[in-house]
Amino acid sequence: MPDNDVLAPFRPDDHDHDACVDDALATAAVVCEERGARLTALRRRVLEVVWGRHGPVRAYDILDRLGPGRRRAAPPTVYRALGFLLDAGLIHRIESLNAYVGCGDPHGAHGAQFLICEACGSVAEIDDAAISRRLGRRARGLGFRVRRQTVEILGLCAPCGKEEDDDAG
Amino acid sequence: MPDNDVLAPFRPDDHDHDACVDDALATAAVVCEERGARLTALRRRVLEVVWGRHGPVRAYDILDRLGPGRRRAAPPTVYRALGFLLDAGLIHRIESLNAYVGCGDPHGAHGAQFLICEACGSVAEIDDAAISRRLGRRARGLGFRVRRQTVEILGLCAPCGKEEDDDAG
DNA sequence: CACCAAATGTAATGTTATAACATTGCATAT
DNA sequence: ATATGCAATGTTATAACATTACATTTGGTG
Repeated sequence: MPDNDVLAPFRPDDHDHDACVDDALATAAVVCEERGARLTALRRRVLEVVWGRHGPVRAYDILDRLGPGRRRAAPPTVYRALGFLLDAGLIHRIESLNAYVGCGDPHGAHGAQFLICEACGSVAEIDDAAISRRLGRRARGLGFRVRRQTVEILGLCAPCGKEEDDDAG
Repeated sequence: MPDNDVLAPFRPDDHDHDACVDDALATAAVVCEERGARLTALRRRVLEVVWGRHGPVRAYDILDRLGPGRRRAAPPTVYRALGFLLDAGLIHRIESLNAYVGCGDPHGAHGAQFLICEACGSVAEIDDAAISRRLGRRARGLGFRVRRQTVEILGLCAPCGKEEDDDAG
């Protein structure tokens, strides 16, 4: 079972998160350059807020965090930036939470599967080719033409699962 | 590739849909009986409306279709009935559409994968054990404890895919 | 500079979902 | 028959998520 398809692992609480954000912003600049797209200040700021944690961030939380200095923006401001970032493959939308998360590997478009911890809200992103291939094969077998796969697994990450055991035992 | 795990196939436009609804309601009565749960008039009516088509139905559309005779109900009325039906395994929620669809096999709890046609809105439900097993194994390999899998494939069903080809060609 | 297109701002509204509390109706105990 | 308890439903308000439509600003190009 390959492990190199873990595009974004769960992170320990104490990791150097600033480095994660810096990486994400640097990668975003490159990706936009490549695509001939403009990573404006607003878009950059929204991406930065989405990368505020390794977990889903909601649109209205982004709104609240855009400032200070900036007068509170209106919803379309954020939704437009999110749309841009989604198109650019820089973030993903978590459908089961109506929330957004930074993409762990913006280069190389990929299918993705998400593991979402219900306790701590952290998210891991994997790209298991066997899964997406099998899904695609199964769909095509029914004459279906696939445009997008949504695969989201809700449950408990290792530390949170352990805690629950301890509480019970 | 097995085909018997197609819990709810795409249906031709001209099938006897009343029979589908009758089946669903009869099965629901049995399932509730088994669970010692009460299939009240309201819950039955909501289930009937969800089964109005082989495709996702939105909560506020259900609200609109509950009557006539009945004064337009308020949202909690429908959401509570939907909650009951979800718990009983009689319907599924389509996360990527914020909508609900009748379950093709309420007996025997199952993992499910959905194929959703973006053109005609019809939905097929399958339960590919290989897929859910692989997802589960992959998650556990990362120390993750799975509670729920959401697998939704958006695209075009066979007839709609064909139409698009014809339009292009 | 003048122009155009893309990006952003702004106001209003649409859509989905839940919180909080009141009422109804039925089963059972007194 | 009355009271009590409880599940279900009704009612009001509001939270949370998202889009439409139109005005204004900004940045690049002729």
